Amino acid sequence: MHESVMSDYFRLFNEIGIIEQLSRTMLEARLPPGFVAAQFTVLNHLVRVGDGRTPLAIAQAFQVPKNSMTHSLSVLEREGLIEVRKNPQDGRSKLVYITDSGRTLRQRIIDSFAPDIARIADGFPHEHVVRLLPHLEELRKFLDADRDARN
Amino acid sequence: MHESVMSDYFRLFNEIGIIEQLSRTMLEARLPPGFVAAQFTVLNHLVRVGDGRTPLAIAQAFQVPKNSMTHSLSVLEREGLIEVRKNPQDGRSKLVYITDSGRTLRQRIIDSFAPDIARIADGFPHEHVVRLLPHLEELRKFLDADRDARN
DNA sequence: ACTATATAGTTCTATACAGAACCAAATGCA
DNA sequence: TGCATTTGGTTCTGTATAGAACTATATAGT
Repeated sequence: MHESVMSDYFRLFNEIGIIEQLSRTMLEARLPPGFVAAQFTVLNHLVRVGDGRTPLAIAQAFQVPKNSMTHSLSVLEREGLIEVRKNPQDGRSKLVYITDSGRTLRQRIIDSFAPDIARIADGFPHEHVVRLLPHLEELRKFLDADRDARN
Repeated sequence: MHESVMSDYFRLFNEIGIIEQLSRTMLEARLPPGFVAAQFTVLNHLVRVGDGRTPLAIAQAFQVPKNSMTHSLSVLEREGLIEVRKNPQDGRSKLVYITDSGRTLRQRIIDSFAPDIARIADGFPHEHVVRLLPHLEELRKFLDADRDARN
């Protein structure tokens, strides 16, 4: 493996890390005080892919440790944005539902984020995003699979 | 702005967030216990772009808050991996230098990471990386500039 | 059925992270 | 020169995050 090839992969992950940092900061600037990106993304996930999922499934969707997800969910529950019920199919497990107030807040946040997206779309057009997405998805899926293979 | 366009940007940042999470976890598995990705990336940065930089410059390179950088640097200094000297040009400021032991550790980590990269390169070939990098760089630079414009 | 193992989630703990307020040196400007 | 503002960095504080160990339920193998 050539040094320069290695360093391209490092640069790739480095760029991704910086973009993650920047986009997270931008998002958090629009969130209610004390609210953090991870909590919003969970809320968003529940709307996009549907609720009634287990905490573990959600943790896996974002590839975060399950104890981190326990924490995020407990915050969302404390704020009345989700409901956590026991899973009738499995006594070990729970199911997560978004509440009306969670749904409303999510929509409010998305609306308030629109101007930011509009500005980004000016400098980084939608076609670019469309071209980028499949490749990133491919990379993500591969890393996912590779991780599973390792564990 | 159409709902679907918005949601593509959300998906973009979401994919990036997951990849960041996965690559960070993978990297941290190779780091000495207690060592965290942020600390390695600083070490790596000092070698790649050269040391003798100010903490603020480094914070800006990664777009993290300067107090976060203060923390990372203090850990690296405590471990003897960097040296922080006062800047003779500016009494407010400091300059960060990597030590021999920091350089050595960084190389050790990179070497130990090689098999992971090799595996990734199998599933996600180098050409893909080369094609992706300029677009990500463009996005990162735009977000950078936009952020500065906002502040 | 009985034991071993795997799975879902929580708790405990230590560290990272980031906002806010702060201090000190530097710069701008009257 | 003197005062206001800006800049570089740290401190203080509260929250997020994640490893490790734990509990409880479920599943597999015999």
